[in-house]
Amino acid sequence: MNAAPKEPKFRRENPEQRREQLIEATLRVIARKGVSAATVREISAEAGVAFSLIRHHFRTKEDLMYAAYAHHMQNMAHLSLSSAGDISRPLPDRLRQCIRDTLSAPVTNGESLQIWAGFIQMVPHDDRMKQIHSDTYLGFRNTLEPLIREALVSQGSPATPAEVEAKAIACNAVLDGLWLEGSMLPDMLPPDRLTALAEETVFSILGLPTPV
Amino acid sequence: MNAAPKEPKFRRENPEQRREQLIEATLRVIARKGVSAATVREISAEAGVAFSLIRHHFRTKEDLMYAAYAHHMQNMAHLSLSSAGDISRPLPDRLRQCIRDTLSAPVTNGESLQIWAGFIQMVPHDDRMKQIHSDTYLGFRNTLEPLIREALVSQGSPATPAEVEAKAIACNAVLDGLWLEGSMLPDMLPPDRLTALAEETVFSILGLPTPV
DNA sequence: ACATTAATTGTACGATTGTGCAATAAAAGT
DNA sequence: ACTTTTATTGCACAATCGTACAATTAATGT
Repeated sequence: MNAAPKEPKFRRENPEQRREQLIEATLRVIARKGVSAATVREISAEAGVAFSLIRHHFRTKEDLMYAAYAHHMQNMAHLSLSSAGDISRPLPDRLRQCIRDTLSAPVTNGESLQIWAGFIQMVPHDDRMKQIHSDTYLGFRNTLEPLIREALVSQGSPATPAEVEAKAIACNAVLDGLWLEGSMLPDMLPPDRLTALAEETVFSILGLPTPV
Repeated sequence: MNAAPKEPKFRRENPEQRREQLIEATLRVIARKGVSAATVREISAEAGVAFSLIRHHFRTKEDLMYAAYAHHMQNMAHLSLSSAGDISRPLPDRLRQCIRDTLSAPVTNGESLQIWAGFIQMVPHDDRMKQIHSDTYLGFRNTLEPLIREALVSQGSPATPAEVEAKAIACNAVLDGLWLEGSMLPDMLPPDRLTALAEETVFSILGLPTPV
């Protein structure tokens, strides 16, 4: 009778792309409703696929969580420090740019904090989580340290490894703390106040002259 | 025959005490195994009672979580700032004592962080949680601010409300950040390094002379 | 056109969850 | 000694969880 071109009931996706879709759906669900709501059914609904598909692309749900955690952390680190290595700009500019990138959306953001907190509470109870955490944390600090070293050297300050490490930890802590408060209380601490506060404190720690 | 004094099968507890026992059992379970393991059965086992008892003392499991969250936060705030109001001691001493109390166990501590992270991720999705959070946060800062104001005044620095608030936020952020790092990476950042770092940074923010 | 491959769906299953409710028993009043 | 109160237990229940597996079906090669 009719040669209806009957539309396909689903689309076969490239496995890598599908994996990423599922990972991003996971992060959206966690951001919106918390970890406890991130069930395979909720996640697959968010991704628009059958829930049994998850276990075709991930051996277990835990594996999906690992992948989502690593994805989120790498994304945050990249968003924060992408301009750290741009040697065409003067040091204070780069520093300020990193501070601004870190302390404004989407890094400093209630949803990012939710995702982070949800994963962090799993870290101590799971070795794989522990490894992902320490990898991303060290990666972050290893990107930050050259900046710190350059700042100390430019001031003629002592730049022994110990000194650099101490300053890096302090700066990192200030950024972490402001990130925390800015994410939790966006109304009380708008991005430009956060950034100004961070610049002042970080520059003071490093002994750099605070710009007008 | 024998008038055996047959020991009682359970003990009736004062409701208030029982509530507190259940709250503390909840916090122990969360610290040890994470929020997802904090089921009514696990908690009641930790407290040594039948799991159905929980719903006699708390209308829902959520209510127990609210109580546990408030309990934990009030405890942390008290441990951190108990010596803030001791006017018999000079200001720098009080400040240092608060810093030390905040950045050493049991406040700066992997287990406390776990509990905190577990609850924090519930805050945006629950109004009661939101209220508990903002109450404890403001309480913390209201205890800290007089200390900041006193420090500024003692230096002859401007102590306008805006100035005090800005410095309080900055100090608070430094403490939060170091608390975070010290709790997550206790081996990389032992308490005395944390404390030294915090003293240096906080005193620098407040313009106080750093003691030997 | 047909066979092959594997991405996707649909359904079922056992385990675990928070909750509801009747039975029990410890403590206090009389 | 008996009654009353209520803290406590024990059990059942529906809902939801992650997982397992066979049946489909879109895409690819021939």
